[in-house]
Amino acid sequence: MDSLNNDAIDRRPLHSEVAERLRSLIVEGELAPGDRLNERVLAERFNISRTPLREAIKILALEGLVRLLPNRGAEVTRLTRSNVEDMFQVVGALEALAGELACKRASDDDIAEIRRLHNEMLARFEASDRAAYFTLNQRIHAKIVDCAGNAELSAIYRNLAQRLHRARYMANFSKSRWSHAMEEHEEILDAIANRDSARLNSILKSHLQNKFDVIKNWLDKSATGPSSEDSVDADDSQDRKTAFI
Amino acid sequence: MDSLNNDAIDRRPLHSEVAERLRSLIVEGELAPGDRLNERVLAERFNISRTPLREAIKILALEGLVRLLPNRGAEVTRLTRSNVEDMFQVVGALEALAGELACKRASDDDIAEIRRLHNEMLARFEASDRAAYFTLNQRIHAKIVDCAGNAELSAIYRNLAQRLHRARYMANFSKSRWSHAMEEHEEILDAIANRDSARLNSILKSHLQNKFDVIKNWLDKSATGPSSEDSVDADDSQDRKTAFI
DNA sequence: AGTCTGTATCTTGCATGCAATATTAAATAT
DNA sequence: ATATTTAATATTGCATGCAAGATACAGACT
Repeated sequence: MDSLNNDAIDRRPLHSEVAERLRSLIVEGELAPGDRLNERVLAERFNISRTPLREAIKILALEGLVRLLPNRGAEVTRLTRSNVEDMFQVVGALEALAGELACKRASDDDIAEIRRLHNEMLARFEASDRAAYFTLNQRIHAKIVDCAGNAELSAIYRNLAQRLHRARYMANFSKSRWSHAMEEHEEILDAIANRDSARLNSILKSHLQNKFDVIKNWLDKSATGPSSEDSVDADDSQDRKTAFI
Repeated sequence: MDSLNNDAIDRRPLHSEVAERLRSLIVEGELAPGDRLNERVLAERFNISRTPLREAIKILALEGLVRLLPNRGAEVTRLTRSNVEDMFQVVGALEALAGELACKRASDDDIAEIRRLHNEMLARFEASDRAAYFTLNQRIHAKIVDCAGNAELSAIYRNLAQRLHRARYMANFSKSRWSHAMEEHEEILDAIANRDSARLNSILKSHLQNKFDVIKNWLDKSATGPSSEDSVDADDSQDRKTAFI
């Protein structure tokens, strides 16, 4: 009956909407790593009660964006060097699988869409619009992963990409690295358009490695001078000694 | 001060405890795929209020064990053929990465531990104790993944393994397949003990493929006669036509 | 001064209550 | 008999309230 009902007013559950708002606050950096999430403050800010807010926080915790502190609420997760490295490793494995599948399964429309995104990104690059470039970059990678036609893969990838996003745009890259990244993207587009999975995977791999190198540099740089604040002893899973952002 | 404090009373938050209880109800099959989660009933069963229960349900939703139905609560996710296939594909990519890293990073103690688990599993195999075999099997695979020393990888793997667990033990395998699986495990142990990552990855890959074949068979078998129950039209992401368990 | 202890305040964790929505059943119409 | 409306019942979504736990601070003590 309603198989194609587009008029539906989507009364999304509140917790899901709140989760999204919180997510962007974190990803865009307004809520910085280490910040505590005060339920009263946030509930007032969003003008909702604490119940849906708490549900949203649980969601973000499982996504890895916040960390639950029993009886003390939650804080935005800090990114550590090893943490980021771990995520990059997993992303690498996932992109490899995605590249393989995408070359087989991508439709011509899919590839046209990637090309469209690519050209738009090129325009942003030429306009030196870092923010817009960034968004398009993410969308291209996500689109390639989606072309693999594996919903699980897409979901996991998206989550990791989001968590890395925070690190990535804090670590500002040089113009020369930027040009190089743009060249890599030319190759990526070319490889997938030709459904050359071997080449796609090889370029995806080095592209990722280069991204990681930039972030690694930045992490190490921000690390010099780590004695900034509280030197509380914390034999936590998230140990302070190597937490940067 | 408390760097090795084992006396700590772990007052885990209720929602987390509830999530765990619910998780095993689902994984062990007491809550079957498609079952609705009635908040009142479950809250009474666990003797808690609905608030922490709802928080737990949100957690399971993100883990992929239940599906949120706006304004209608939640239901245990059904496993579809394509869904299971997707998960297996991702698991394959993750195990490949894990095998690579584990061969490099596993300590001798780690390998001894794997051997211990393996021998215990062999004993269970010889005693035809399917349930115990199953548990040990999972623990071995998890241990190998943990040897990779990548926390993100471990977490993602664990989640997928858990979701597949439901399918795997419903699909009862033949004795001959079982023997073969046991042989494969001999090879896995051997490969990792020799830190032969090429061989480990190759055997892990075919081992996984064989597992999938068994489940695929079973899924297809349970599929013949899909007109079992409600034929409600659902142009949902989780379409009923191919939902088996 | 620095540490310890007790008190006041704030925050979280959970339970309960109420309104909105969905589900079921009954009643009516076709 | 089947389909459609209407009423009753049950269930969810969210807000609020209260008690237990955490934080901050002041005063006592070494």
